[in-house]
Amino acid sequence: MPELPEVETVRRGLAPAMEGALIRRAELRRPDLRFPLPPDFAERVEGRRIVSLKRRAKYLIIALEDGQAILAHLGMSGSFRVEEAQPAGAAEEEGQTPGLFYIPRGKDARHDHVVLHLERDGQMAQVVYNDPRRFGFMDLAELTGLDSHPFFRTMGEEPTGNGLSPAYLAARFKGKAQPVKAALLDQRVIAGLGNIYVCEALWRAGIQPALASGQLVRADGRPGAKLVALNTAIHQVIAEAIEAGGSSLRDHIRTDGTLGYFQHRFSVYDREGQHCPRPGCGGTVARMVQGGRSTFFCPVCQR
DNA sequence: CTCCGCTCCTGCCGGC
DNA sequence: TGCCGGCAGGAGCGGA
Repeated sequence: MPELPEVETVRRGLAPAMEGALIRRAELRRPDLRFPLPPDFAERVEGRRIVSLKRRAKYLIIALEDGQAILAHLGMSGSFRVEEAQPAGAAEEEGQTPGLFYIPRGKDARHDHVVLHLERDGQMAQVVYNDPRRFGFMDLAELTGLDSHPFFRTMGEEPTGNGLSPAYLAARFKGKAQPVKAALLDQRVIAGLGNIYVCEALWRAGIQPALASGQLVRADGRPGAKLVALNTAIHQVIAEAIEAGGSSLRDHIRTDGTLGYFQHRFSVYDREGQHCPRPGCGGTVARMVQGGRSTFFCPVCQR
């Protein structure tokens, strides 16, 4: 599910429950997710205190006091939820588990793969990782030198920082025949974009997704006007999505009463057949397949 | 090196 | 109602 704004929303939701807490026990209910978990995962985290929660691209980084970090990627269907210990009789009134994300109890419990039992100020809580498709993965690594970890070594610029600029994109796109849609999904170029926000950014910039990315660069190597617009669109759509608390699709629903509202603001994603929302355009949102994945776009104003 | 297609896994939805 | 094919937010891999 999650792209960068969703992972950032998860980070902000988990931080109050996790920062400063002691990991009493780590429960691995299976030895692997997408990849094998470190065999000594539990013994390496048990008894350690969580210092802070960070994020890099779509990775959640749980920093421990001993300099290690739990690295977690949610894949397509991963989610975390917090279950606070309740006084006897106080819980389960609504059949709903207090926590960041609501997953019907019983239905998906078999996909609860990792449980961190936390203690802080004498209060116990569980942080549960659930992932039906098991495309997510976790690892343990030293926080120092994390940039050279295989997950991060080749990673490109964050779409939230100044590193992502028209000049950067021009340098990366120059001479490339790859469609701009595919180039934007490449985490080595921009780290954190996924299918939704790539579609949205291309629509905002008025760029045809199948256009060769090199076509957005001028012969002298400088960014063309469309590439400048694309850079702005990426920054803006990601900032707005983070501000809105990400998008909640399907069963990925937050239980603090708020949904991630950004999906109500999609202009083209999952809107095939609907009117293009650009004023005066009059086009109809279309869907095509690129690299085996859906691209939603307006054939009239994206060219 | 680039680029494409395939693959992992489960759940859901729409069509017949 | 039930079955079946298609599709889903990601990304690593092999091969051309």
